[in-house]
Amino acid sequence: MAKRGETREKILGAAAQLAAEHGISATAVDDIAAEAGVAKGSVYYNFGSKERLYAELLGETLQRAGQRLRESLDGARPGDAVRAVAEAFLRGLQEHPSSSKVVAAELFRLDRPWRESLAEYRSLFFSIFAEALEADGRPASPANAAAVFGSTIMVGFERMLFADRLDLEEAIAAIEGAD
Amino acid sequence: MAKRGETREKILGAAAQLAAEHGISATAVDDIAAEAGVAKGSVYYNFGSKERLYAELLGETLQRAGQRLRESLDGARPGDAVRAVAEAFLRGLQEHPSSSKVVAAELFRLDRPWRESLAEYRSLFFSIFAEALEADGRPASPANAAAVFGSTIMVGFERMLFADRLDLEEAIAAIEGAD
DNA sequence: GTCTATAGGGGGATAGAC
DNA sequence: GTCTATCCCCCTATAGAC
Repeated sequence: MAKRGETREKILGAAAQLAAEHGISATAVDDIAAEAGVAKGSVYYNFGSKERLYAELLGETLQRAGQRLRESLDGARPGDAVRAVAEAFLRGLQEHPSSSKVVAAELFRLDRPWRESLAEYRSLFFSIFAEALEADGRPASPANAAAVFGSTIMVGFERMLFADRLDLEEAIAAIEGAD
Repeated sequence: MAKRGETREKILGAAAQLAAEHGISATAVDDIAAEAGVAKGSVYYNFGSKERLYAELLGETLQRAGQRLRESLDGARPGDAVRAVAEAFLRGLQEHPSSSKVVAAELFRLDRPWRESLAEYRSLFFSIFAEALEADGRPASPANAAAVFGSTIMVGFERMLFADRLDLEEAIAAIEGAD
């Protein structure tokens, strides 16, 4: 064992899971270490502080999501772009539910260390959705992008939390045709 | 001074404002007392614990919002119901930004003391939006209700945080015609 | 690179005067 | 009903052995 980076992965996974349930502040580094099956010292050796640990978790999650959305947009036919981006987003939530929840809880916080990084990614997501609207020949104002992005997040979270209720097709149809 | 309930109001206001900025866990009772201009003992005399204080703040906020949405729905003409409910929601955010932010940060937490109360109100909001869709003769599935509700929240928060960007009419138009 | 043990500070809660 | 003073636990972070 002790494959390169393996400890870091275990810690990041535990940190995501616990913060998804209890929030970042309410998650203790002791709990993260216990959940990851490592000693607390290892957490500090690998990440320096709790703050940097979560900054890294959020950064990784956001970057992965941004890449995924960008690729789905670039690969989509005009007329199908919003659908493609929304589907990519929903699949991302499904594959990384814990870190997604952590990001969601941070989305509207204004005074955190990772505030700027988060704001950048929010802008990125908005502009990807705006581009998708444009590619589909739909009005692409900031307000419209926010509306579609909001639908996508809310529908995605409903699916995640009450998974039995919404299948993927139904969810995407609701996002696309929110009116 | 010392009008009945005045201290409670000051404490609730301070608790809302601080938690909107830092989150509930990161807000200390000492800070709440200082911000409210009362002693910490008064917080405990009036609310018993930090947990009960925030349970009450959330409960009040949700009840007020529910009432507001319900009234706007009941008073709306068919065909104008979604617009009326969305507008009521946006105005509520504008009038109570702090407590709204606190609620938003809690919306997807699963293990909190006030979890059940929150889930009830979320269902209530969903069903109000579903009714509004129905009144307007639009498809009113749970997914569609979630999508409209999500648009409304996201657009509302964008307005609240970057107020210069979106006027009310533009915001409502985006929510109504999200596609 | 991971562990155990401990330091140090902050925060929730209570006691008791006024 | 509001205040001040204090308790004590828990949590972040560090030191130092292995």
